[in-house]
Amino acid sequence: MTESTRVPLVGGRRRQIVEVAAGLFAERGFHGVSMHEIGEAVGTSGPALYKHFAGKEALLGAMLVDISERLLAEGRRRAEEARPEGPRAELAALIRWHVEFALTEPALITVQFRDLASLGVDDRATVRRLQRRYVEIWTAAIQAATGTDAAHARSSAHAVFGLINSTPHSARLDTTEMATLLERMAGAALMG
Amino acid sequence: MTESTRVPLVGGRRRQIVEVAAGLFAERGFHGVSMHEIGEAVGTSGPALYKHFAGKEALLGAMLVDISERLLAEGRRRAEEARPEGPRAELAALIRWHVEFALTEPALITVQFRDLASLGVDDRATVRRLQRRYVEIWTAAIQAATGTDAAHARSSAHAVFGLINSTPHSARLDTTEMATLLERMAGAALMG
DNA sequence: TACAGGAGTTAACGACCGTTAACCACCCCT
DNA sequence: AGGGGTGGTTAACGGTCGTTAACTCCTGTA
Repeated sequence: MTESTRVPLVGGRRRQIVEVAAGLFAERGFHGVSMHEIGEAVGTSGPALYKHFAGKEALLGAMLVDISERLLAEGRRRAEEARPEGPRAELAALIRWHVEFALTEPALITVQFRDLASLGVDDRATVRRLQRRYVEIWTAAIQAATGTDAAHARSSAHAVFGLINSTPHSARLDTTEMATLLERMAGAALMG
Repeated sequence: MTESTRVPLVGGRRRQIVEVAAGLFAERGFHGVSMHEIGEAVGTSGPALYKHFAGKEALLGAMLVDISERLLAEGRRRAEEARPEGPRAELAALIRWHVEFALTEPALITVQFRDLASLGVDDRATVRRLQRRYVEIWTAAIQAATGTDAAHARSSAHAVFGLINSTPHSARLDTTEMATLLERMAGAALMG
């Protein structure tokens, strides 16, 4: 059909499959999308996906583990980078990072906190562990910046995630305006 | 088996089915729960549900339309009741109502903004319309209380919904403490 | 040039799901 | 006493899904 013989497919087929599947999962949920549809959406068909992933659950697993690792690694990096400027600056850096991520990858954000329950037990444990560590970075930063106890700080962190992650469901402003709005609201919610 | 002949089943079978199904949908998603499982969870089995609902989609439809109507009706009522005390009081009343609802019915909140896409076209249109009206009440209150334009007010409303609706995913404090925390954060996010 | 192996194909399978059919028990009303 | 409506049962159906099998094709390398 297409004469596009051997286009290098930057980042590899695996990555392309994950990205396309993330979009579909975000729209209709893990159980609402079939392997056939995912295959079709990347230009192959159904069973070809098994050359790259052990199964549907493994595909979701690769996707969610990758998100969690990226969130954690970059969150930690930016928090440490801002730490010398004080606790408020550290918290602001975390907020900026999470807003940036949510606006850049709305599909991934959606899938992560919606289809976690569809994961196999091993991947679920891994994702949970990574998420917990990410939350702990936030919790520590909130405690340092506001002086509240750990339990309240942790709940505040979850609430702010909900605020920022609402982006995909929201009739959107322009991206940079949305970023400004979310950063201001998140900051006020935590410090106000 | 049980000798419980003809227990009145307060509120009717329909209501019980909807409540139980909401819990299951919240845990595993609409497509992740079978009619057989829902039937089993209410003490009957699979096909019996068709005596009460036309189908699985109709069950979800009844559930989401009911939530949307309750949110809208009570939200409107409380906003109007608080209006004489000024715009800030009106907004505070809306926040209190939404927090109360989210803490009382976490399963319904979860399903509503996760499985909307699984609805049939008619029910989806109905739910969308009700949600839009609820958002408009918030938007107007935010505009009156803060002076921002409609687009920003609307996005702020969605963000605050995300904040408050994060409750089910959050390692929970005591309910009344959680309510206080969420109300304070929501207020600060909008006014700060 | 031979060939190993990666990446794709179609066909087929067993399981499960939503739904319908056919039947039955009980309660309420006349 | 009779009978219809209501809410339940089990059996069975068509369809779809995830997955496997068996094969072909292309390409990079010895």
